Amino acid sequence: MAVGVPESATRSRAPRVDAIRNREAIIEAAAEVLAEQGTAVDVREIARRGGVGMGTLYRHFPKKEDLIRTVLRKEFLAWADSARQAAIDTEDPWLALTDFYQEALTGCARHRAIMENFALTWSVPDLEGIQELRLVVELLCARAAAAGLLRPGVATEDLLLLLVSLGQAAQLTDERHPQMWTRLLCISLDGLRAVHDPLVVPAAARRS
Amino acid sequence: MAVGVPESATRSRAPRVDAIRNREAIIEAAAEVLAEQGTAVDVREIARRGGVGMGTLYRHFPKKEDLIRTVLRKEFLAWADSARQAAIDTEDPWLALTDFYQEALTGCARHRAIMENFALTWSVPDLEGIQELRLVVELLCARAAAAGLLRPGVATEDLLLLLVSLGQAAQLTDERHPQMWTRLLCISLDGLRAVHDPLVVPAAARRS
Amino acid sequence: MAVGVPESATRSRAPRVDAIRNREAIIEAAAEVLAEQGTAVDVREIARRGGVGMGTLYRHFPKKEDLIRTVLRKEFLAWADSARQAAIDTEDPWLALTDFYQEALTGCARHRAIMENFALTWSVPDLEGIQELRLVVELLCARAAAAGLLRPGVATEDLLLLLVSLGQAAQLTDERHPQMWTRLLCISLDGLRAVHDPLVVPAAARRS
Amino acid sequence: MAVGVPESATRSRAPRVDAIRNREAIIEAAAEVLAEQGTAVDVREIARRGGVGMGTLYRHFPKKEDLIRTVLRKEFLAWADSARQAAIDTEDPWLALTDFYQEALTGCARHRAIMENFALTWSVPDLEGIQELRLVVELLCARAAAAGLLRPGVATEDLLLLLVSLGQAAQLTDERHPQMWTRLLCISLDGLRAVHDPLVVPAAARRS
DNA sequence: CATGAATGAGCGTTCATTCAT
DNA sequence: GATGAATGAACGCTCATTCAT
Repeated sequence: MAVGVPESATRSRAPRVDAIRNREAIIEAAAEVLAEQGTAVDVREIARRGGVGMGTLYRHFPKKEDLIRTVLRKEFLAWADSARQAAIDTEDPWLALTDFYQEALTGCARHRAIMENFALTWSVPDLEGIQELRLVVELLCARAAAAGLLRPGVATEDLLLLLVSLGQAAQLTDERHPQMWTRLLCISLDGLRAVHDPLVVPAAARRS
Repeated sequence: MAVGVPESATRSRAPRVDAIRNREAIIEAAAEVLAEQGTAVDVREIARRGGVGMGTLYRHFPKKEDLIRTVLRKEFLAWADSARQAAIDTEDPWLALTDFYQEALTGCARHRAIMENFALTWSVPDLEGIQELRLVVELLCARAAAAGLLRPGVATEDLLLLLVSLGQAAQLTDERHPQMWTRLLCISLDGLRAVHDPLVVPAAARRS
Repeated sequence: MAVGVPESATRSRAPRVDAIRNREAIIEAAAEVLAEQGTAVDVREIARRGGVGMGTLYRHFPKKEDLIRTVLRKEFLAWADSARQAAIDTEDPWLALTDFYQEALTGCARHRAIMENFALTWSVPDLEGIQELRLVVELLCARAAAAGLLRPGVATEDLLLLLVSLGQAAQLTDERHPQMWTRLLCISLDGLRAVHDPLVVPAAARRS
Repeated sequence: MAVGVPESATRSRAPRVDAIRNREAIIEAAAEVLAEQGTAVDVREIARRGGVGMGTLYRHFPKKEDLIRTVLRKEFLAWADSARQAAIDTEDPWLALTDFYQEALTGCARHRAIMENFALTWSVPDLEGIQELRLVVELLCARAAAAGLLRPGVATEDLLLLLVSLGQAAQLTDERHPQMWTRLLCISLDGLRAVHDPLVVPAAARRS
């Protein structure tokens, strides 16, 4: 296209540099605001914090929803990655599980939109990131079960729902009483241990 | 329209009859829609279902928030009352506790605004109703502890937060997989039993 | 509903008075602005000219489209009514036809949105008003044909399309050269007279 | 990329080659989309189809309006040229006139922006192309008049306005009922024939 | 005192135009 | 020069709240 510049193999040109900067500024700003206020934020607020105009934001993300999904996908993926790595690095299956919850909930605590989305879609994850996360939980579940540490009958689904559930607690308490959700986590994890009777169908729940 | 109160005898109070009826119609309508749609509901929808005009609604409740608080206060109170009665009627302290959760979560599952608000205010309950509910939980907690059934170190706060936390799970799963939250409840309750080590401060959480 | 006011048969209460005033102010303002600027107007401009807020406008007309249709329907109906009356009042079938065009085009000349809509929907009229208008043209057509004054082969469709076509001319010339479109009308009407050969299928058009 | 112009010999003009190519790509793309969508088209769409960036487009045409005018000027000129040639090639003055309309309207039918602009500016043609076209119509008018075929009193202005007017009809009907506008053309042309009384001033229009 | 119409700030989104690369 | 990313004023529309009747 260019007249004669021998720009060799650089197909996608240069100016992308600041476009990428902006794109990331937007994502970062969005991540912040979404963490603070959830998905109900005003798009203008994101643009403002990102230091860009509305047009720029909408160039990169044609719909508010696109931006949100992009941000959340990224965060879920990062979360899943670090969780997977941590799981691999931790030999003790039980410690791996508890560490996972500890870290995961610490993350949930500070991110409203993450929780909003996780809550809405955990059972039918439409974001790649959430699926990744699910795989990690599956891994942790399998390892703990194989080691005979996990209460029989407990499935990945249970662990995921527990995550969402405790995530709510983490979000509510982290700011003022950060130890509260840790106590709850402790209780739940103990309930997950193999010392208990196999987890049975709901009808028996009343008997505990 | 009027109920039959002799106009002359009550002079300045006569309209109250209607006012009260309206007030209650509003509250009832609000309870319905708040349960269905949460606090994001359009005020018009409430007025419509209550069969009153916007002006009437705003005369009774100058801010949307006021109405919501009034409704929730009432529902929390009713909840607390029935929970207290059930607690009293159940001799076995542990059964009382598990029944409480079972009932409470069933309620949470169907009431969006209750959960929204419970979540937001459980730690600094500004609603009389929540305080009442807290008292019930305190009672259940004390009875179970006195019977040596409750894990040492578990406090009312923990049980309340667990309620909010599982409430989230109940809300998310009740419609499609109603057994899911029951499983989680089962796990958590087992974690609360005295068979476990005393619940310790957060620092030790990592050890589980 | 009211407590005891014996408002007898007045079902719909009083306050409607100014609501109706507003509704009409909006319609009037919209008619003005639509005539001047066509359907591309900013809704805020209509609200401003009508002396009402956005909310009022949207209370009466939930979509911009609704307002436009209401205004146009009303104007087309008024147009059709006066045209029908004029047609009935004029004995000479040919004079009735020419008068109709004269009046109709005078109207078109000043109303951008009317023409926009007429142009878009004349062949599949979705507005009651346009259908009414069509009936009037049908009547005029039939009468002129019955009197042997109308060129054989000319149908209502032709007369309607001619109206849209000349409407465009009227709109373009009325302000600066108001006699221009009248000349065109004269030419077209003469082309419609029975003195000419029957109107034939398009293939012969080239022969004229 | 460069066509082969010796860089040294042309120094400051070399880039022109590309600039001109771009300019023409833009014009061609614009012609396409303007025909399809009219002047309401998004400038991005033009740049995209032309394979150039926005900056390039705006370097050549500082305002959207400038581009539109340039494109339309070109198309009107081409139209005028072919019309003039056809007029010259056709001996029979009346056939020349009818052929002109037939061709012209076929063109109008498919070109939204041409009509939009023609409509807006026919009376004060600010586009050279429209002036050219006017000359052709003048020629056709004069020849037909000289041959005694054209109704006395009909002027170039009338024929031009008729063109715009029927152009509207052509545009509206061409896609679904392509014979409709041809019928109208037939009627109008017959109205233009010398068999009728001289065309008189508007005041007499009512008499038809 | 009830009514429901009126208000207007604010939201998500688009697009002609400008400007850094 | 060419590129296409950036800008921001508008647009259609919503809804908590106020106010005339």
